Amino acid sequence: MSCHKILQAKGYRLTPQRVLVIEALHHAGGHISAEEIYKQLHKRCPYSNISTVYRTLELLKKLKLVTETDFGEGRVSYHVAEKGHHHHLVCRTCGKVTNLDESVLYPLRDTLLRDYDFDADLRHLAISGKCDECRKKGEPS
Amino acid sequence: MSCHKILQAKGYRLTPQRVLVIEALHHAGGHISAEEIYKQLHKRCPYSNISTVYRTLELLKKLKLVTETDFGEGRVSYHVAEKGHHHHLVCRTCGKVTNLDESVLYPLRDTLLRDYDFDADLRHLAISGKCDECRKKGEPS
DNA sequence: TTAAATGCAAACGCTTTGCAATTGA
DNA sequence: TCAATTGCAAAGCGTTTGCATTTAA
Repeated sequence: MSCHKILQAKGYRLTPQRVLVIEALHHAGGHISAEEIYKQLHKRCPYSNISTVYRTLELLKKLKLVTETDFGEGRVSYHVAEKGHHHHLVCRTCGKVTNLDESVLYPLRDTLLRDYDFDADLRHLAISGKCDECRKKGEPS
Repeated sequence: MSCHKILQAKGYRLTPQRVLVIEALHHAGGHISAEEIYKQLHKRCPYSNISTVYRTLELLKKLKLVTETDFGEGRVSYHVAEKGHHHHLVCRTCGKVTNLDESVLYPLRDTLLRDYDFDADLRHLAISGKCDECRKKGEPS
């Protein structure tokens, strides 16, 4: 189901501004900042405002249609949520495996690319450690 | 060699404000924000200013005495630099191993702890991917 | 003595908010 | 029709900067 239809199905209005924000996000094919989305929106909707962009992004985040990632550059990036991609957190104490959303690794991947020119392959990354329950119980690592 | 002596050795002045900022950083035993450092500084130096904190942190960063990490919470955290801790980036194409500074993984570890209550053990993490040289050459992964 | 460092205030860039006007369903 | 949504302007946040004053060496 498309973003548009999900919005409508949930009773949200499909305003031209929202359509254009969603388009910009999909067109980006990756990370895009609110500022960049606004630039594209403004081209076709000159009286629009960046606060609308932020409010739309807020809504899309709430509906899990976009992912927000802070790369630590003083601004946040947005990305259409991808289904199915995830990684694993493996508890060394009890063995429990937790799914880890892909977006959690975006900042790391981006940092490695920017600062180390290293194209990290994080597809099969599993991270070991101690899970929430074992932490509460105070189990030793 | 202590931070104090390094500063002096490099010809920087050891002002009371700087001493207190350095103390706060060491006392924190982990990450601490500029605001928190300022609070501690202000207690003992009421006329001090947060811009001094930022300028001191800037200097300590330049001297590699502290590490700056952006956890993506709208504020940056600082940490006294630790020697020797590092991880590895392994190139899948040529096998080259690059050292990766520990601080690069701080945001990930912190996110996992905050959002997943998972205490990740990243001590032995090696990340595979494609290194800078192979990327330039256009080597296939 | 004097360049370096500080305090202050103002500005910065990104993001959020209150409110009246507009608009999709 | 009318609550949801918008545009606008102003404020919020952490951070940076210019400049006169103070101070460590």
